[in-house]
Amino acid sequence: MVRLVSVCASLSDDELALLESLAHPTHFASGETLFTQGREAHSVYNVTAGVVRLYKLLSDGRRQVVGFALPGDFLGLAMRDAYGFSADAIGEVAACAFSRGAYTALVDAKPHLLKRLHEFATHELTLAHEQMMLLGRRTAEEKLICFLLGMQQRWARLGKPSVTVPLPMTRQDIADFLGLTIETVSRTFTRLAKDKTILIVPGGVRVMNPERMSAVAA
Amino acid sequence: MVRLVSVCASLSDDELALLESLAHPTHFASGETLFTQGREAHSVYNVTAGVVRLYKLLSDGRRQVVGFALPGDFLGLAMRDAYGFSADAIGEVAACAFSRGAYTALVDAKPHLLKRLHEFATHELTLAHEQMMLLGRRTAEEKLICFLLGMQQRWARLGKPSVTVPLPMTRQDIADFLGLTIETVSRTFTRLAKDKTILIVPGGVRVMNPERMSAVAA
DNA sequence: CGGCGAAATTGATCCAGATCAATGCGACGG
DNA sequence: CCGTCGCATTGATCTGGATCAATTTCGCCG
Repeated sequence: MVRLVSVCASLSDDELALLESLAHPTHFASGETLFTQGREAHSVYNVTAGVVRLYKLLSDGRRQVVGFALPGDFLGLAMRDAYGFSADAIGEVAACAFSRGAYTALVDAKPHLLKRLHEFATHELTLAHEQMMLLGRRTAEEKLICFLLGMQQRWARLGKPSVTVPLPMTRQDIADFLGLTIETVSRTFTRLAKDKTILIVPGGVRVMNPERMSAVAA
Repeated sequence: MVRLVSVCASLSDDELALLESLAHPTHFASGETLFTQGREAHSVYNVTAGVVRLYKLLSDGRRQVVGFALPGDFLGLAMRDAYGFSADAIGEVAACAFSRGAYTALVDAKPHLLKRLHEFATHELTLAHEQMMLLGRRTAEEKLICFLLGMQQRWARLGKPSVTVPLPMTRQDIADFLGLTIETVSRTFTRLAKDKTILIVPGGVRVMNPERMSAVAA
């Protein structure tokens, strides 16, 4: 089984064995829904391969993508009665599912694990605060640049450092993550490409001028 | 000492006693800084009275208020080396401070407390997701209405239910929380008051048409 | 009470990004 | 090879909220 990188790095062997015994390996096809906002929260997921889109909807259809989960990320941690957002697969996704019961029992039995989970949640909260700054106070160009650098860093931390940032999500997904329209995302990418700040390649973007990008993101 | 409402509701008497023995009661004058973004994180705080403004700054001075802490709220939980945002008192504030060392020792010793803290962090994360939806996809009027209803609910949960929502923060604080300018906040309040949706009173706003407001927030 | 500084309101104008409207362009099935 | 369907790009125009610019109101202190 794929190692649960995000939570399990610091666990003992027996704890790891216990965790793996409770995990149900699951697979989702491209576009398939892992869970839906408002539905009863039956499971927690740990993504092992692929990318997941996390989003909230307003009754009139407006959508806010609250994040993209990469391998190692945990989903559905809130664990109230109902999921607070929806999640679906962007491309093929593999994940380990833990039933709510198994999850709560595990957390009660293993303070060590709870501590790691808490650190993970706390890190998510820090990222959420940065996203608030981005959504509330940054321009379209800054939003795109911060997004690209952020994704690049995340892939790098997962052991895939590269100047080419994979973007498996659609322009609409990016727009809904950054609080923009698809047209503004497209135009801003085109402008950055004309600048030679980035190079648009199939399935992603190549970072050409990281200095300028970092300066804008600062 | 004022009871630490948010975290301690479910603790045993001895745990509560231990907690109180480690808490340093502190007082802050209006406008005083509790801690600053980027500085070494020496303490965690539990607000016991007053309101605290939590915010991040960009190098060019743009500001995003990431939250307002009310009595019972915990600050500085992220507890990496450095604080992720700044916090200062809006009016007089009383808080219990826990040194970083005392905090980590306490958390390691009392899984029970850690679980409560984790629930608190998880709830904060849910609120952060809602704020992302608000910042990215809602109009100025919707932002103001959601803000007012949110503050009303928070005061209600603290045992102060009222149709008059206290707003001790400035218009600039509200603008920086909602990703708007001070002028837009002011104009939108005026328009809502003309509608008879709200009544602007000294130090706050009285909710006059909760039905319409809830409908907009939905 | 009167004067001063900070906050808030109000008005006029501007503009970044939204909206409306065509194309462009792969990928995929027949 | 060609049609078609779902993105993505590009262009023209519009507009909600920003910006610029005065007042006005409100503590608060002497």
